[in-house]
Amino acid sequence: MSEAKPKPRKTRIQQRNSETIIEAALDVFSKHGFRGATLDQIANAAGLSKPNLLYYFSSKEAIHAELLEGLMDTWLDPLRALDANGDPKEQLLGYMRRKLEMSRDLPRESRLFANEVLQGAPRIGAGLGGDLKALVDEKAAIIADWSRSGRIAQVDPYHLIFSIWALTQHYADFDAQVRAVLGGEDPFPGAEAFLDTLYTKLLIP
Amino acid sequence: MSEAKPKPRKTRIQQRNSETIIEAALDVFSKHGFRGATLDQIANAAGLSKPNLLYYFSSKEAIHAELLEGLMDTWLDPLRALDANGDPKEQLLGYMRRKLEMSRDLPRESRLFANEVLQGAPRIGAGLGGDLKALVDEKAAIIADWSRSGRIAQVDPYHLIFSIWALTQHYADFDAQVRAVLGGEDPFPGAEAFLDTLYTKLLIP
DNA sequence: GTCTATAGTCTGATAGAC
DNA sequence: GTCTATCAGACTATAGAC
Repeated sequence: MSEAKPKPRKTRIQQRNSETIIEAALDVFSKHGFRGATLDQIANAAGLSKPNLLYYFSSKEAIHAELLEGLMDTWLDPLRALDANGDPKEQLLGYMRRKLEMSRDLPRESRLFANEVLQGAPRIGAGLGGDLKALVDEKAAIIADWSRSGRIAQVDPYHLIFSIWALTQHYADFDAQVRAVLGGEDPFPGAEAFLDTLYTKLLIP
Repeated sequence: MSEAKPKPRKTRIQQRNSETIIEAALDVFSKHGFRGATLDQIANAAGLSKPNLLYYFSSKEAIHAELLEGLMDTWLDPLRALDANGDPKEQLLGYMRRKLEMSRDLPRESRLFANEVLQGAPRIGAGLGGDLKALVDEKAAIIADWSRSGRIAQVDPYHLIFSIWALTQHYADFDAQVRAVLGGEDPFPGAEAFLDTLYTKLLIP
């Protein structure tokens, strides 16, 4: 409505095209990695010309950076939701299940981060040592408390969190391998049952 | 010695240079992925000129292919060693420990495969559906037998194997993230203790 | 066998018409 | 805002001297 906003950053059409580009970039970057992806592929996927892409984003780097930044929050939400006041086993199993759902529903996002971290996190290295470490430290302290008070078994909280990341994201990141071995069968029902058992047994004091 | 071999494929110097190139290529491909790696980087790392590289291998693809093929065996050796006649829990924990050692001692190899699988295994897709699936099927049958006879708990053998892959390779493939969170502390002692506990509890009937 | 020079291609980014 | 045309640099691969 208002015409006098101090920073009218984006018109409706700009907003719409930016989103289309980000969506297309997610497709391409997650499939080929940063270096493997080309602006041509992204432009095609977005239904725009290459120069038009660069009218909305100043460079290939800029698209990738905005994509990663925008997803970081979504990606860490399940861990943020871990509640110190909830039931320990329920909280941890719930966290694992939400992460597994994300692997099933957002595999491109998982592979985008995997590509980035696998190559040494050249573009989000700072974010890992900063926000991510702070969040993990906070939640690890909660888990350590649960262990100390005997509400769950003695476990190293950091490796427990790593294990949840590794086990759930594996089904998105190594999808090609998992499906090759299972011969096309849907891995997720079996995965959830397995992980439920695994963590239930681990956490019993 | 003999001059009359039917296929004297490689002289000593050819052998030596080929190995130097493969070693350099492992370094570069594992760090940047196939597309991200350049022949210049590999040539530099090998201490050879770019055309000289292509005297030994017909193309960038050829270097990558030989590298992957040569490593596939090493990579699957620990699973091959799983012995149907051994003690079930000992066999499975031993397999996990060997895989964790490989993550620690051969992280470049782990990341090379991770890069390949993450992008849909475009160059070894056949190997996954063939040899790998056959090997996993064979070992999964052994594990299923152990479960049936009550020597270990009821577990889905495929997801058990996936979990060992995911948990052990995570420490090599996501090294940047693990170290960022742990603040430089060596992850492996803690990882081994955690994984020992995890699988011990899981496998108790 | 190894090198310098370079051909030929791909790709990120820009110029400029509409 | 969007397009066609195109530049400049990087890259794989080859030619050809030594």
